[in-house]
Amino acid sequence: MLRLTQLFVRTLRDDPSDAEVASHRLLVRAGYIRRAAPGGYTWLPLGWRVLRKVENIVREEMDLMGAQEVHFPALLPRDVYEATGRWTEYGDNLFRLVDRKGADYLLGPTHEEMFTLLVKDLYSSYKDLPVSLYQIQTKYRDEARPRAGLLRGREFLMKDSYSFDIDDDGLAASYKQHRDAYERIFQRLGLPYVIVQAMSGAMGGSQSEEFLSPIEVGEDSYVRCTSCSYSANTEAVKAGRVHPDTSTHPESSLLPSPNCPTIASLVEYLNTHAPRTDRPWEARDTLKNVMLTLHHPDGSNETLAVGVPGDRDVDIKRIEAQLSPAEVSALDDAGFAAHPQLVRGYIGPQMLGTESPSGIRYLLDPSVVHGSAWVTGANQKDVHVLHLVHGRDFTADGTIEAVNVVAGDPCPNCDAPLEIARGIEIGHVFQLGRKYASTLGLSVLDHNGKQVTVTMGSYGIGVSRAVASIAEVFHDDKGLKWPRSVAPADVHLVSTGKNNDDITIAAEKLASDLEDAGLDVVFDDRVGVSPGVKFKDAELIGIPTVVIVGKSLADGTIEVRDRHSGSQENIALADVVNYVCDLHSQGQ
RNA sequence: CGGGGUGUGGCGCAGUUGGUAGCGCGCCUGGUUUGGGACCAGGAGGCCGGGAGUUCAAGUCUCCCCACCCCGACCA
Repeated sequence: MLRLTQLFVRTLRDDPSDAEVASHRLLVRAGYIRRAAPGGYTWLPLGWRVLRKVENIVREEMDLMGAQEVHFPALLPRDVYEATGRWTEYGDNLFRLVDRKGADYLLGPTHEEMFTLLVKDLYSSYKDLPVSLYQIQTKYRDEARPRAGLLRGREFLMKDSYSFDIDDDGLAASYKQHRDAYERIFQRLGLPYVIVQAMSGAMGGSQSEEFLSPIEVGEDSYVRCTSCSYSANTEAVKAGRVHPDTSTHPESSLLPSPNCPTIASLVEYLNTHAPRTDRPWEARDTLKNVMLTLHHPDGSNETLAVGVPGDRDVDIKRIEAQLSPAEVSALDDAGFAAHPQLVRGYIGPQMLGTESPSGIRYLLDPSVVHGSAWVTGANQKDVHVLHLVHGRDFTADGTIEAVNVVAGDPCPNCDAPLEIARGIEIGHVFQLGRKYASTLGLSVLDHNGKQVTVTMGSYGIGVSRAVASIAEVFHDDKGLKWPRSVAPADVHLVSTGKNNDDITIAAEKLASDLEDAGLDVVFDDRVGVSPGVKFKDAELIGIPTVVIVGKSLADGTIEVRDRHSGSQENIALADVVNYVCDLHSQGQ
């Protein structure tokens, strides 16, 4: 029993000024967490209870699917991460430190290497596989911008698990087991989620899906088909079907176009100086060629041109995912200086491609379909070219999905329009493949006595982030409204009595009766505090059932309120314990 | 890293043309109250984010840092 006269908690009447999103604001205000460091939070007794409940649900389901819990140090030596190149690849996001002997260490941002080496250390036969291991552990990432309280911290609690299989079928099975377990976990947490296709290019794996909780303040955007079941992170959307343009277009021709270095100025100029007969020119009639720099892992740089319709922006993250491990940035002034044949604002495909004079690799977005005609730069200042047809007048070195996805784009499965929504990533399942196993030399003997490289999956759930996500989904203007499975207690019992009157005595007895019936009770036993204050605190703290011993005791009844529905019932004193137990077991 | 905003008791805020810091909530003591964040009286609590400078005098003016929040860049 948590008595409010004893419990280490202080609710705040005002919102903290540094908290913007609801979960952060309410968790601080209701006394669940306190900020202790940039991106780091102290868990107070109420918050710690919720976190442990979430953690235990995750643990139970992982154990049920047959994964085994282990626990690594958070403090890890550099050499392990050196082997996979992540000591440098992780860059500034890695917390690094040096011990007294000058040796480098890091605080683990994730533990693929450690798990891989642990299995390598102990197992060497196909008979040992498959195996799935997991841990629930504090992770450290030196985020450029921690934000929104628990939603993105620099220190956070994560469940990460890894599966080890002998072949692709085994990996697929392990992957499905995890995916199914994740569905059960989020259902038990009461947390709404969608499963979306995620980027898999970055780490060389094949299948990768994210569990997103659809909340407005989330940092990820994803698409959902309005007709079929397709959904994907916007970074990972595949292009819709391509329909080649089979119509005939006029011969291409040059058009003097002074002072038209931007798409908008070009479209305006076209409509005044070379109007179309069928409709006005639009930005989507122009071909925009965007110059990028690829930074290859070996340190070399490559200039790359990407052609997209003029009404679209390029999505560098999406491009990067397809060109991984190279990193992508916009071509800077020095880069342009190295290619004097590029006329900024008037770059056209005739000057691009590995076969062209510039030798610059040129990739087209698939929406620039074969046979389509474009207005684009003529590679000289103040001149554009009309009716330049893909396949007739220019070619490219290949295609790349380069444009940012917008609502209304066609679904890759069924062509129906896509819609865009936002969410927060609460889980990720990922077929890693053999990348880590081969780099770190994890192989086992198969039944023919041959060495085979193990194939791995990696699976994560943000446990502390899940707490914030639940708060984000379940609250109103009065406070939090926890699902029963994770609430810090089952019942919030309010006594409105003064010292040692009938109400106080009845409340004390009811509190211990509820406890005896197996319920977790938060008991507001404060005297000299007005009922209004207690009601406000109960709403703020958000335990699903609030029981009030007060003025209705005169009629022999107790008030029972439901925080979620707002409903209120008066129950005979003798029946209250059973009534509340029923509510609890029904999960209402 | 770029843009914008904010730093003053635990929380929310005010502080004028520079003159040695105030309000509400919370906290302590006593009293009156007790069904929707009560009231009266008396208290405790602050190197005004940090440093340098200007000045007889700096919360206030100047410069430089730092932290936090929001947007972007980046990123599980």
